[in-house]
Amino acid sequence: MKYCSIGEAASKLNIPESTIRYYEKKGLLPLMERDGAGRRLFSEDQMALLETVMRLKNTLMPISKIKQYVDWVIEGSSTNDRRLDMMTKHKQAVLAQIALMTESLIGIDVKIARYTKRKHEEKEGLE
Amino acid sequence: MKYCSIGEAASKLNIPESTIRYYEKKGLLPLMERDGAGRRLFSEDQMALLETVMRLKNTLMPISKIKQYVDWVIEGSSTNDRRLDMMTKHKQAVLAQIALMTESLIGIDVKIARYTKRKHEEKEGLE
DNA sequence: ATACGACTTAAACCTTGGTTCAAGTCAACA
DNA sequence: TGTTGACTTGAACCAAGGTTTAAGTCGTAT
Repeated sequence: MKYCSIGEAASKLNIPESTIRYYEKKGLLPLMERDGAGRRLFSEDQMALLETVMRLKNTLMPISKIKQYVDWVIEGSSTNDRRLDMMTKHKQAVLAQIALMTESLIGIDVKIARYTKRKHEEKEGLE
Repeated sequence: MKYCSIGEAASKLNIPESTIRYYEKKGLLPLMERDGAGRRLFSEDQMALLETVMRLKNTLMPISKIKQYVDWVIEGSSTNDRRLDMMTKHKQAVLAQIALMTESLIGIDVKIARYTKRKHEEKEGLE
């Protein structure tokens, strides 16, 4: 088992160290190990958890909900069904968000087309 | 030309009236017309602008940037190229965001599969 | 020995994106 | 006439998600 420092963890996942400390304070990274000088040691399991946290964050899950998930992970296998339920619902929410963005992009594309046309035709128009 | 009230605008776009007032205060809805009693009147052009604002918001553009866009719309056709540039870059950013979410979803799907398996097999395991 | 870089903490600070509140105006209806 | 309902305002309030700061501790390279 290899351990890494907060600096290594931060640059691997391309996030500020301050964010990792903030996440730990918020309870998203429980049971962190430390070396003799009090520095955080990230085991491979902790790195995997941090990656999971980042995946949830990247899909716009709020911190409070990520914390609920992590709490269930710590609580153990009795929470398996609740985690399954949360992840399933979250997936649906993410798909809905992607659908919303995709549809909104269509309207944006219309503008891009219009602006492009005007650019080449030297036309005018509102918006 | 039909006009609609803030209440009608809000329920058409399914957002709170308070949000529309907030957007106006932030400069996202300039040149708003009013009736004799000071109530906002949304023309079809204003509704179209509000819809554009909502599309940008739905694709996670910050208020400050939406305001820049609206300012350019008001400034007129001399800003056509800047608007084209902004929308083109925004589209790329949105596609990147969708890609990030889609990729993160893969990791989430792995968990869903694992939790589903455990549910039926009564297995144990961390995370 | 000392100075540097990487780390630690708690607390203060910040921006974003609204929501809520209190007090008031107005039109229409009973 | 008075009382709803839909609107107005500015200011206060709020939560989320970090970031920054100040002061300190190590281990190592010079």
